[in-house]
Amino acid sequence: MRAEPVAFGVVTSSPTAPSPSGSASDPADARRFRFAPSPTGFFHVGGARTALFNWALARQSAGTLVLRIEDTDEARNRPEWIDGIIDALTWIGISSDDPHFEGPHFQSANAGAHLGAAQRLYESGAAYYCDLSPDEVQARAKELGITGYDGYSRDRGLEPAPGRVLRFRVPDGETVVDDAVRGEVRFDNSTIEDFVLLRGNGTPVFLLANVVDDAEMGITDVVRAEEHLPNTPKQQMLWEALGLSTPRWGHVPVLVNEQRKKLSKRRDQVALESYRDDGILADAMVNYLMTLGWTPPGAEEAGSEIMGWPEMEAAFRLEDVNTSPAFFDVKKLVAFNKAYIREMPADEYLARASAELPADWDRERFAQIAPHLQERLERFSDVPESVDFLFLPDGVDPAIDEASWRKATSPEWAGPLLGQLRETYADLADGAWTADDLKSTMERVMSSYEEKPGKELKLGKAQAFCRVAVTGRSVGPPLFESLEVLGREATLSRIDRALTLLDHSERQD
RNA sequence: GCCCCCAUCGUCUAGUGGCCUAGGACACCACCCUUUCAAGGUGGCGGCACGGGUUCGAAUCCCGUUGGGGGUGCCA
Repeated sequence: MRAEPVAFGVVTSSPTAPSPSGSASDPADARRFRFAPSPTGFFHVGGARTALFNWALARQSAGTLVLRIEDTDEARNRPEWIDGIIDALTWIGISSDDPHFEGPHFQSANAGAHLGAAQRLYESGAAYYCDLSPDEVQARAKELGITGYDGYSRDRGLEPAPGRVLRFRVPDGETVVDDAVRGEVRFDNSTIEDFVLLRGNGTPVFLLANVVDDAEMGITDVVRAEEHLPNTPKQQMLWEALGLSTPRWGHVPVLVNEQRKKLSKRRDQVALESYRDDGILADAMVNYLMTLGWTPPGAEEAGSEIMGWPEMEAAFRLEDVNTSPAFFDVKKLVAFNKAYIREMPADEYLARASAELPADWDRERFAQIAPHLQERLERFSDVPESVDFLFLPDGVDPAIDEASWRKATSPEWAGPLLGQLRETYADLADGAWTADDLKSTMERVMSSYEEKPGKELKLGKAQAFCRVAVTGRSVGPPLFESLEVLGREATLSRIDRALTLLDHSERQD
């Protein structure tokens, strides 16, 4: 049946369904999955989820995930894109070095087999040639009041010739697709036109190439996105016409945007690489992607969906995948990412965070403040802006956020308190410029103020103006730790600037 | 148009006829804690699209309607 025996991978089984008996370690149970992206300039997050599902299933059965590049459309694909696909897969933990991984294989390299299969189909009468051009097909359809191709050349006995397409003779009856995710899906064959197998220039189309490759590679399970479901009866008929038993199908729901439309390159952030560049952790992305359409068992009892890959890999079942489209929610992704950042070992976190810094920023200085950033960080790309006030050139003051300034300076005591704090800080011994001392000094100073008559002033309010004066903002890392890192000189000069500014604005009022 | 799929809080989901007064997570709100923010704690808001069946009993099964999505290429 196959042009060449299967000679790659750890599996020696035929493309027919494996025996249902045997233990998990029995090679007969090892199943072969495939991931077949079309080469584009980026790696789609939806594709990443599909790949992950396949990966979990392949490893569960001690089987294989085959990467196949669908590059038959020569007009649009570039060799360098392949590296991007491999990199992206590696990033989400699907490493090409893993024994369960195989590939990449190139569909274009198998053109001979595609043609051979087409020839067999033609010889057996399962396919026939047709000389109608696309325009002619359309004109006929219009004339007949139907859509698509009407089978015009079915019995004309045309020989192969340039410009003629090979079409599949769709048999009467019904095609039932047995899908692991959604059960039986029935298609009336009369609604399926005699589709093209070979183009007028003799090249095979995706439908044929896909089936031939899957068969040759011994693929036992085809798990892909729902958009392929309408193709499936056609492919199933092809498997059958070729005398092969069909693989186990599984169509997982598509990922959609807030408009409930399939994620599109134009409108949505769909490139996996872009999330990586934004400082989303691979583990967080993997975890989040897996929860789209599937809930790890035990998540409810644990009160958390945060779960490591090994656990998810072991628990994943296609039968449990939801059937409706899932919205790719960046907010939830970021929440997962935050949780993962928080859990990182300190040294690993520091290395990753430091990588985000501009080249001329002092790494040692950053290391002092970094621990205070860890549990606040949403994504690593936010690192520089969170601590930029510590890395300004000498004499340059941070830009002051208007709203923060207004709020911090509104109490009458704000100016006087900061003025007194400035003098006290100036007198602090060199060895006392530490977060603890800076804090207790503040507490001493503020004790002679009241928030309102009769109402005690709390540290949270008292520190507000100082924070804005020194960092320019009302939010950020803990204040006294920041001051310690900043140093006395810069702290005092920034406070002086703020006091001057306040003086000016008050005189204008 | 035709074919196919889908329908539980804003979002992701649990739920496979009685355990459902529908559970969890993210988001949001409030309070507590607190050195701002974050984290943590407590609480709150919020959903079975609609209409018919079947059944003693329906979020769960069936039919229909409505709504959404996918496909309908000599793209993949």
